[in-house]
Amino acid sequence: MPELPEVETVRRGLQPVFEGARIARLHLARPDLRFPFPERFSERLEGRVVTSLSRRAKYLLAEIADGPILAMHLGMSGSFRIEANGAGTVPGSFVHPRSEARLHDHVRFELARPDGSAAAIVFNDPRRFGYMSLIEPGDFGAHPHFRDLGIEPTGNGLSGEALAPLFAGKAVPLKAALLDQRLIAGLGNIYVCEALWRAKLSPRRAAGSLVRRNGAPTPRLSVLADHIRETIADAILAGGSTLRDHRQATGELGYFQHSFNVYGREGQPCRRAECGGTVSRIVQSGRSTFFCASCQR
DNA sequence: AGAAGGCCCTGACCGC
DNA sequence: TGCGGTCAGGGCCTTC
Repeated sequence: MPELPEVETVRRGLQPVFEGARIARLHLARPDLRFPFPERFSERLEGRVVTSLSRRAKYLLAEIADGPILAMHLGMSGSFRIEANGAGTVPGSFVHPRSEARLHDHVRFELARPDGSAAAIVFNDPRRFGYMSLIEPGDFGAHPHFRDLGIEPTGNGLSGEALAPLFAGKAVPLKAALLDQRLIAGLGNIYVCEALWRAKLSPRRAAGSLVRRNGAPTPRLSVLADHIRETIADAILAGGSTLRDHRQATGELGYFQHSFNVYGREGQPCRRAECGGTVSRIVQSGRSTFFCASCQR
């Protein structure tokens, strides 16, 4: 599921269950996901209280009172589900009843909530591209996963002025530049394709072509920045995209996939009324790019 | 230094 | 129905 809007949607689903809860018990079904779990992972978290659940790029960050930050990445196929006994004990209308472990359940957080109720948060990840790590708060900025991350594509930080120095002189295709987490953090394949379509920009164009020789952003770069922010904001409002049968932590489905203009639409007509072009699929740095060669220049 | 490609892993889907 | 090939939302590591 996991580009920024999906991770943000997961965060919003988990936040009311995680925040304020004590991790009564933490069960690992295996010693590793993509990477081994940190040393004494369960021991360092059990008995501690989660004070907040935030997000940076595609990472979920659980802050632990007097403890480390728990960083969680969903990889390609990671998902969380919330289990609770009894209706009304946990917010969210699609909370699962307690059940037997399912295939590919790897981590189970047993939580004691402030109101005295119990709940569990289960991490399931068939492909095991996800991972979890523990970071001491003072080390966060220097941590390899976070120190090189670029601009968050939410809020006003993403602008033509901010992108110009990052794109200046770069011959890499726009598609690759937008996927580079060191420049903009949180975009993935789907939303890059969608934002480029909205901005009428070709994914093959050199990133540096949107920067003036004096280093100033061209108008088109500013338009692109606007469209990236809007695409991400629209997707978050829609609860992210649900491909195949992925669901939010609360069990609800995202529905931004119904708003795709190019992603997965190879061979179909361009959605821009006046265009008349056809969506094509090419491969860039090993991944599919969907775009309309007629109106994206 | 920066960029391209391989690779980690499972599951779904397609064509034969 | 079964089998092999292909592809998938990410990002680290190696190679060039």
